Amino acid sequence: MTTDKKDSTEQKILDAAQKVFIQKGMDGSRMQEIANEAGINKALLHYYFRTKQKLFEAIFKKLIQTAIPDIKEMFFSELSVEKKIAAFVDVYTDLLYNNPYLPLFVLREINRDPHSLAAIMKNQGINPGEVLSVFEKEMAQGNIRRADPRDLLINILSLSIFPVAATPLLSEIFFNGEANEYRDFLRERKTSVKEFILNSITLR
Amino acid sequence: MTTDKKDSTEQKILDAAQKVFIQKGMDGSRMQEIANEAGINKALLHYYFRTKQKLFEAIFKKLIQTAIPDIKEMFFSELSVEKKIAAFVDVYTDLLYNNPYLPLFVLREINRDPHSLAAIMKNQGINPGEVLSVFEKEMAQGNIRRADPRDLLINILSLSIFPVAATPLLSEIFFNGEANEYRDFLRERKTSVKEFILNSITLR
DNA sequence: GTCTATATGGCGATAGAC
DNA sequence: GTCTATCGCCATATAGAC
Repeated sequence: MTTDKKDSTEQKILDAAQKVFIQKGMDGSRMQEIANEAGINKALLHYYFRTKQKLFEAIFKKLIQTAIPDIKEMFFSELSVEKKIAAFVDVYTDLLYNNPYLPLFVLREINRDPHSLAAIMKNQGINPGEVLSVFEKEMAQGNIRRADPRDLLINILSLSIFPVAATPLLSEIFFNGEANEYRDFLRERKTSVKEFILNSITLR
Repeated sequence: MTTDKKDSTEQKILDAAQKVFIQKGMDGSRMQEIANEAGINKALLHYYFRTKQKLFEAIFKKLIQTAIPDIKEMFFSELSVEKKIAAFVDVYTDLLYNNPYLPLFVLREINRDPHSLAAIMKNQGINPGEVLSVFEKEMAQGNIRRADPRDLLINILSLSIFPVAATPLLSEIFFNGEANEYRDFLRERKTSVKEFILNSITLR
């Protein structure tokens, strides 16, 4: 490679914008702060991305993709449903361990502008129907406890995502604000969450 | 009563500010919009609350109190631990059914200004220790499955709060953006959540 | 207490030199 | 492509009449 994309100005802007937007959101972020973070000046931001809105959308789309792990291989594998769920919790826990700001960022911005969501989500091919039908089949076969499959999926997502989204709150409550201790706690929680789910759906 | 507090200017401001802040957050809200919502002008906002920051803090403190149901009577009752948990899920589900914006508002603003949290929380006397020790005792007595009591509490909170906080996302995914249908779904979910938790913690 | 008018500063965006 | 300088607007906040 003759040009090192990692060090290109455009890439520096994207990195800086992601860092600022993910923490402070669209409304709370300033172009000046992004420019400082990137080590350039404001004018250059507009030269590359024209408006704050367009810069934000570039970051948002990228992060939405990050936030959706590839569940297809998991749910269309030959694994038992218990193993599929366990694998999903593992993947999602690791993903959010490395991107702890992601959940709150996505929730905040989707709430701010719900319309932009629909369009972007269609592009990402989000389709819970396939996962739900796996659950339905397993329930019909008597492999797991019968329930509304949407509830089961929402429960799995809740247990995986909320503890990360609520980090500032929960680390204060349980660890007197020591975010690093809470972070360690979350990683160890992986096993416990899988047990919690499996204990609940396994027939006795 | 000679003065009707409900119709006082101060109360109109507080109502309007809550409506705007809870939806758009501190950063996304405008004093002009709050003034319009209250049917007054901007200057009067500052006459009563001096700064946007102080007005926001008044709302934030009030909403934090709203967000924390009185769990003492529940957890110090003579009910079985299963019934205590079920009662908690009931209370919290109803609370959030009536205040669906609350979870995301609290998470967003605590993330924005984590320092303000600690002080306010101390004032509210939030002390999970008492709930945790109830769980510990029940686990020691073999009434419920042994686990880290913090995990159990976080699981209960996750299952109760996340589905509400993620309403714009989940109503899009499961109900094509029909928020009212999703809202109904959440209410019916109450039973399912209680079953999910109890199935998981009950010994076989 | 409530209003209109205005001060003050900051932010997104652009012009234009290099 | 990158910079400095600046425009134009909008938001918070204040002054001052009533």
